[in-house]
Amino acid sequence: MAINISSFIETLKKEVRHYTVPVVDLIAVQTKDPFKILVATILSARTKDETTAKAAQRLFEAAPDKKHLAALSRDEIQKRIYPVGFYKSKAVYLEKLPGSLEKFGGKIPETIDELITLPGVGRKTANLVMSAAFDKDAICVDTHVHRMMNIWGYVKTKTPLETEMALRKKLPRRHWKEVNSVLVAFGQGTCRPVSPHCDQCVLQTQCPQKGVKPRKQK
DNA sequence: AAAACGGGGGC
DNA sequence: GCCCCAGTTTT
Repeated sequence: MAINISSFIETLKKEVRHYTVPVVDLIAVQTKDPFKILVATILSARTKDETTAKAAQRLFEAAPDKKHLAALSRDEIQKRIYPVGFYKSKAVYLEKLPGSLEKFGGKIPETIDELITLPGVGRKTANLVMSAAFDKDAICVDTHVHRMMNIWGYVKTKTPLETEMALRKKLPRRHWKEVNSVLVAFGQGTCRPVSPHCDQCVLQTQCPQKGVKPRKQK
């Protein structure tokens, strides 16, 4: 492999301002409220950060906490979160959320296993909430992180879950949280699967794919 | 116009 | 495992 994984992240970290900011950062700088971070992260699935941030803001105007959210109709939630991707499904998730929190005493749980029992929360979302809301050491592996880690040869895995487990062993703990901001942002903004911005990539000369588009041409 | 795509749920 | 969910971006 080209460079070790710590150097890889350190190099990107210096250039992070060039990349789009993940929605958790957008929300987290405005609030440390786990409820809002959780809701925004649920909304962010397969949706652009800017779209997600605006939708979350519209929703929070009417539902800044779980009590107010419980008072909203599914239709009202739908209207406020539109046009995030899969907004109908997400409206149902959010409608169920206050009730789902009851088995945790009405609070947002602080473990992965508990978080993924919530509607609309999978492993990627749970890890991001752990990191952004609770400042826990958690590695968020979205499809970009999964793809890049394999391209660079740091892991040889088939699923994002396997990648997460591999990184837990391989990646020094001090870098875990950085994956969630720096790497995620890099994957979305520069090292994208379609039309990557290789020309403005700080790791261009060391990239295993040099000039080759990361995307497979079937 | 059509395919690809930043997850997750239900089966 | 496979299919569904929607709007945006890319081809």
